Amino acid sequence: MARATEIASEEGLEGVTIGRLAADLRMSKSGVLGHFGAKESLQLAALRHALRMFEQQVVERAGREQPGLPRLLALCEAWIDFLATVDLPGGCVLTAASTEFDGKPGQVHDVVAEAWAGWRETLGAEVARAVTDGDLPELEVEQVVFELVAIGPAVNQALQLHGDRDAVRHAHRAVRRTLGLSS
Amino acid sequence: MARATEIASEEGLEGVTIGRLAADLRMSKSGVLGHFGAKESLQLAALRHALRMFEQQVVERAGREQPGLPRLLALCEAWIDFLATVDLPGGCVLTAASTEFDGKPGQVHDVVAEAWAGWRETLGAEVARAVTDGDLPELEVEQVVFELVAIGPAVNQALQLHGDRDAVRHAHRAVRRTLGLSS
DNA sequence: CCTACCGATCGGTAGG
DNA sequence: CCTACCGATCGGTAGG
Repeated sequence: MARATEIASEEGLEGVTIGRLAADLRMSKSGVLGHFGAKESLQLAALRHALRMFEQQVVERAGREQPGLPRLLALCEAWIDFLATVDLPGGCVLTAASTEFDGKPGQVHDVVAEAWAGWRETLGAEVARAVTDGDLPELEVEQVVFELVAIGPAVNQALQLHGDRDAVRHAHRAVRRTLGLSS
Repeated sequence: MARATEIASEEGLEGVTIGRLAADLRMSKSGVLGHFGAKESLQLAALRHALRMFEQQVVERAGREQPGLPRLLALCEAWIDFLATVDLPGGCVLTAASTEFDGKPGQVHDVVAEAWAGWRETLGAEVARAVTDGDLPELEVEQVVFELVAIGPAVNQALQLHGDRDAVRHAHRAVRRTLGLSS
């Protein structure tokens, strides 16, 4: 399971093949197939494993903060730290899966799209709450969510493609600039 | 050539296989291989074709504007329009190739990384010029470039994964907000 | 969990 | 540009 998610991180979810995983685990192909039934189920399991890592390290951690601005900042900061320190050799599986599966119909596509839509809703709810609380000025929630969601793929690209560690600092500052807070 | 780039757009550059392209073009596999020599050359050709589309529709178009703020805005706006209207079935090849090849060494990886580094430099030069001209306040160029570069993948994701056309408007407004201009 | 096997497809070569 | 072919790997099945 963990191994399947590692392969997905390095090679993409399409690289999680039955034979490849079997060889890595020193099992037979039918041994692997017996657990998952078909390749798509195997890809879904690897994707859901990556999603659980994200939920635990980002959403649950930030959930300890007060709703509104404190939780919004905690979500964004935990997300950036997750992307920067994720224990996977090829970076965040969800970011890569977005472009890998955006044009491929199926259950994997649907889970990826729902995960990103859920993240947008999570952020949007805290933005709206922060406005209600008076901690953020009146603003268009969808606009702010668009700008916040953009930061993750950007820091992932800078780290994975360019090895640019400065991007982590730029990402944290981008969050505060987007929200109109003093950095 | 154009067909190879279409396949890359829908399935990723790894989906541009010799047999697949041969079938689409009603040629034999060896006919295709005769033109390119090896699969990596074929992928490079498809990638360079996509790069030329980007250069023509974004960089050359914006190059008609005055250096500095006018050209910077034209670059960002042409880029968003390119992502929103690109004549490829699965969206921008360069955005997808970034996550597909960030962990796969080789010539394709290097061309992708150079293309994105070049785009950062192009934007950075115009930001610096706009500051010199007094059209933008003193700011950290790298920070602004990070935030501007983030907008492309974000609008690509919103369009390709969610079919969210509102993202085009959000992206244009994000450019102006990032630069501190009245929207 | 295994061996043995299926048809399809992969990148690529030989020879023309 | 073609046919014919190579070994490797793909997802998956049969049978145990």
